[in-house]
Amino acid sequence: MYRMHMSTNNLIKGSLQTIILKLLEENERMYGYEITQRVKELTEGEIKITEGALYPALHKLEAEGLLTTEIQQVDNRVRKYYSLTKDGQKEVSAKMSELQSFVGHLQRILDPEWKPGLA
Amino acid sequence: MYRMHMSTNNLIKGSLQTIILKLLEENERMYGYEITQRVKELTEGEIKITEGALYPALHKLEAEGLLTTEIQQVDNRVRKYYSLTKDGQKEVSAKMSELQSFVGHLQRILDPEWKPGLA
DNA sequence: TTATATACATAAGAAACTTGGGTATAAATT
DNA sequence: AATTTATACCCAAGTTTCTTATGTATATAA
Repeated sequence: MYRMHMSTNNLIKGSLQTIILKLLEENERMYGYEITQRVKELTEGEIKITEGALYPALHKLEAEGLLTTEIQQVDNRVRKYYSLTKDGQKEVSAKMSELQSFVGHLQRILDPEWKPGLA
Repeated sequence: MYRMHMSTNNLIKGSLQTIILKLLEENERMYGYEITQRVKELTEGEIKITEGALYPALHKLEAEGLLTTEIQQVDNRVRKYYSLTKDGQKEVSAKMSELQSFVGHLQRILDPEWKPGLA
């Protein structure tokens, strides 16, 4: 690829791990590039996961035992599929409720009128 | 104070500046310690802004020209009051919509069922 | 044949935290 | 009387998590 030079996308900081884990909970197995594309399509191009952020994050989650990998050849190209371990499955719920509760608090700070939506 | 040894509180990452600016939009002027207490009470003790995060953030916002300060003596103790500059007032809206839109995208990634709430 | 898309990876630097100090006054506990 | 807690500011070292910039390789589109 070309180097994206994105400027629209900045703040993720801490939520990337949760995003990865959640997508893998819904999808059984995914490879790195697929994750970037999924996020892009879910946000209509607004959030772009850079490779420099994604791959280290995947490696870290694997090192922590939350993900396992299996490598597969597809059209002479190597794909590295990731899926949740048992520990990983537990972590998804933990990370999700942590993040959702944080977002809730954030709304209460930033918008005094805010009431929890359809979540 | 004692050193908090909190473990409940971790992820803020990038939203602190927005929190500061928004609180100052609502309050005309506040001092640092007051901001930590306000956040604590708005979140029922769940989010604690550490001093090590807050003061550098305030100094940075001041250096960027978004905040001005005035020092005041209260009961022999020094307080440093912060308020928004004109640039700061513009930045609040920008930072707020950036964060709200980010949270929206995050919800769409993490919860496919999610619909925008009462925001 | 050159650029774009797919697919992986690493490394340097920046940004934004945490953790642990330090200083000082006032009020509350023991 | 002495210690702790609360109020109020500050800084520095270290860590985590990004961005930005590379590098490698194959397949497809212009």
